Amino acid sequence: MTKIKVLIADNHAMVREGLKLALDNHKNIKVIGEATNGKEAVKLALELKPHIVLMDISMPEMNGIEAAVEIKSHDNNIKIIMLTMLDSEKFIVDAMSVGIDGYLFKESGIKELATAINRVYEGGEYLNKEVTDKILSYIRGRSFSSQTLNGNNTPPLTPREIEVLTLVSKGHTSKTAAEKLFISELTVVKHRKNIIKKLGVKNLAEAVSYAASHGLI
Amino acid sequence: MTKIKVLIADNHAMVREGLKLALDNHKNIKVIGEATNGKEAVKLALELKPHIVLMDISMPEMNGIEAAVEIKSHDNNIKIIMLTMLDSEKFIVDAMSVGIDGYLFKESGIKELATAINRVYEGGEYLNKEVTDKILSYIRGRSFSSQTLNGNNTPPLTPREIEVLTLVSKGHTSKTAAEKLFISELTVVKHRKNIIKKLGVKNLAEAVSYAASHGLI
DNA sequence: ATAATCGTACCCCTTTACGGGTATTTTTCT
DNA sequence: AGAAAAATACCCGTAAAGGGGTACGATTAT
Repeated sequence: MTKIKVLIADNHAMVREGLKLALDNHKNIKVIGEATNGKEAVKLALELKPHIVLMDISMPEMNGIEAAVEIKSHDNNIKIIMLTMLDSEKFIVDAMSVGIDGYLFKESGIKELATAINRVYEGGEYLNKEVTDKILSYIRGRSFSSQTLNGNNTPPLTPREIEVLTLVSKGHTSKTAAEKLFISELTVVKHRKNIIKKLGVKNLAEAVSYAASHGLI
Repeated sequence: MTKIKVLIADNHAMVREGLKLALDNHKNIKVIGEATNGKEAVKLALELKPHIVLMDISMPEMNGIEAAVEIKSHDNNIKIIMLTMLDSEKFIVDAMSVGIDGYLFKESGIKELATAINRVYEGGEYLNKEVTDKILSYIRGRSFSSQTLNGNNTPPLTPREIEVLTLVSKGHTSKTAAEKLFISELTVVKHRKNIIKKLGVKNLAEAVSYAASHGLI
């Protein structure tokens, strides 16, 4: 029996070690190498010729997508399964467009990962439900996505706070937002402070970023 | 011999399973429970009375720091080791101020985690300056932000500008962004002005919004 | 080779944001 | 009816953002 040779590329040693331990428990899977960044992943993939590369998207030096493109361009037989956090919607689309074979969230369990490895090894693709949902919601214009897995992921902003944040994201200052809402500038300032506190961010720019990536605005 | 009872709180099943496998390999450590969010972590911690809680910072429902505060307020004998990604610098200070017993980046290996668990169990702290320093220099060394394979619609921003905008979207001020990039604060200010001008927006909050909806960051 | 762009750095000045508060009214949910 | 949450409005202070300039070395493109 030929074991499926797997290369792990992730800059988190803890993740690498945990995955290796877990995967080596499967009799038909063998982890043959570990890379800590994209460049190393490319180098090792071409050297070791794994069947499958488990690739984290965000890595130093060269990100997972770039590394995947590089690997595929040299040896298209090497399959690549992308691993990532839940909130990287933008990357999923990028990844899909460069011919990734599988896409999994780290929120998924190891059992699912093993399934994915086997399916991809046999020539298939593996996109789980959450990934599909993400892609769809992204394409549809990021209205209200990301509420797929564990229910409530976003801190509770009140309707008024969301209204204020939306205005801010459109370039309004507290003063102009206040005029638009027919309330005092000081009230808008108050809302703004509450938003920053609730979201645990440093300023409104970060709040806008957070809100945008969570479909709040 | 009493085993050290450990509760794992992390919303990524993969991480939980990997850690459990790895830690149960250590004869004096036993994982007695797993929580998938902050609220569950509090509940299980008070029920199961673990010696140590391994707590991820970013979790749905209630984040790791809030959960830690809650647990400590009910039972101060329960030790808490915070686990987090490299890019959550902003939480470190918060975590430190609420009496966390240990702080580890997921980039650290499981060996170091075991060391931390043992040290904390024996009543010590694990906040090593060495790691923190190494981490900080690591963080400062990797400001790349991945804007390489962009075949899509014209982002009129230069790579450096995108880098600045990305930092801004993560809550950096001009000063802290400048420190991170090893350039003058005035230069960052200049970049930010150019960004606003180029994108035709009123302020950085709107710029972040624009960038987020156009996949620039 | 020469023009254009980029990244760097600084000057002036005004406006806005931010981080603590406190407090009252209105709405919403038991 | 009473509690809780939300929305309203204000105080203090410091920090940062933003708008307008200029300038110069290093790349990059033509």
